[in-house]
Amino acid sequence: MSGPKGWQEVQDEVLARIRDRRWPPGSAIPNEADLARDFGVARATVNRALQALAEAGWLDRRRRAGTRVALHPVRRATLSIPIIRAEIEGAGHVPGYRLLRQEMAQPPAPVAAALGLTGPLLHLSAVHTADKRPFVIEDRWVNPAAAPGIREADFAAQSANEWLIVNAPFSHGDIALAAAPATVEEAALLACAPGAALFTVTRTTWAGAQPITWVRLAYGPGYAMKTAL
Amino acid sequence: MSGPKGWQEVQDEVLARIRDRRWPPGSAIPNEADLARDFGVARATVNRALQALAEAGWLDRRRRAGTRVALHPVRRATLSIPIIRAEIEGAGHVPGYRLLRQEMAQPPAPVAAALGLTGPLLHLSAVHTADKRPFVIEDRWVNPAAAPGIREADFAAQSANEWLIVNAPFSHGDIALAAAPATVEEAALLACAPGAALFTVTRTTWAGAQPITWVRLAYGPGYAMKTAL
DNA sequence: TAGTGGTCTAGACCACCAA
DNA sequence: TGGTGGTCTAGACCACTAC
Repeated sequence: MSGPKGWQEVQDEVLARIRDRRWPPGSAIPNEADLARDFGVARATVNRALQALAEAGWLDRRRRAGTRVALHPVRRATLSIPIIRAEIEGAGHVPGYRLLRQEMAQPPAPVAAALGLTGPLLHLSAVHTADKRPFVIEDRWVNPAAAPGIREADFAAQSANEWLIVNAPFSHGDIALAAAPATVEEAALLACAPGAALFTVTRTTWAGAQPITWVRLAYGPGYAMKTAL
Repeated sequence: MSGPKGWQEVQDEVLARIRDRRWPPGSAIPNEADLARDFGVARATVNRALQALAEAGWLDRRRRAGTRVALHPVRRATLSIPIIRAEIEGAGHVPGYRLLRQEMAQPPAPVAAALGLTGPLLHLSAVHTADKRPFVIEDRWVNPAAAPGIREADFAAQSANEWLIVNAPFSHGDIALAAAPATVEEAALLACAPGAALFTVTRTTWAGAQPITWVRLAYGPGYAMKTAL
């Protein structure tokens, strides 16, 4: 009767009991002290395992109320948000980059609203290529006040994507994934038909309370963002 | 000089030092024992904080080599994969559901390949509605061997989505997010124009080595999957 | 081989909150 | 108010790996 030894093994054992319904959804499981005794490990080890399972959505834990198996195991998928160049290289292609626009301009209303700013912003557009073929369009508005030195930066060589990661790290942001028809301009840049279904990623990022940038990435037809569950 | 007290405070302090470049990207930070002394906490507390930061992508940790600030803070976004009905309710709408198809059939080659199965599978199609308006099309193939009882299940009332969550939990899977033009059939079901850009989610799930189901969700125009960074 | 992070232990105290 | 999870501590041993 050798029980689990480390917290990973405790986690595996608990997960097994959830999966095979010995601990069905909604039921309470023994408290940490009892589990520790049953498994022959310290309570801290059980705690570590159960916290990890709670973070992964398998368990609901509340002081005094105890630990219960989650009713609807809410599965989460984690998307990594890589640098575009790294994403292209990771797929085994040769990354390229072409700057289309770099100028101060008045942002359209939705962008201004998302950032909560009214004045003119730095507008950047670029196409990233994979093996010389268009891969994704980057349309970006940057708050110059949040990115000192950006007006002197040369975006013909380095993409704004990379410049900002190094020079203006963000603390938080939001992201929206959607599908949109290609505009005439986008179709020309991506070598596809106008109206073609494009996968889009729209991000807004802040450093504390200060908005940094709004960016919309429009990927060429056939692109899919993949991850594990 | 009261330093951080708990592991969350230690984490905040370390994050602050990374953000303001006292510990720039790529640099090594002091080892756990030293930090514990500086902060006036136990080494386990520092360990807890640094592990959390490493999991979030801020730090790279290796035995013997020490802890370094990540060169490119790979940001991750976690998408929750809710039950469709819960997603609609969460948005403040009244969920509805209409079954279109429920029959054994031979899956198309891509589906058979994704699941690694050759025989006939249970094919289910349905439309989920929000406030009576079409919201998403669910096109699903289920391996009956992995879902005992599914042939007797009544999917006119309960969606396959929910039946499977309760009756055939999966251990792992993969997911792909993409954009696709609406087929004529999809356009009719979603009340949009053929060729309209649809946001699609394609999932394949397994229980151990046994494939359970392949499902493709095609969301109506205007849908966006949102999350925080 | 020595230094680092990874983990476990036994004990303790505290915050929370259902009963 | 008592039981639960959340956390901290001091110490210890181990696994890994750069040197």
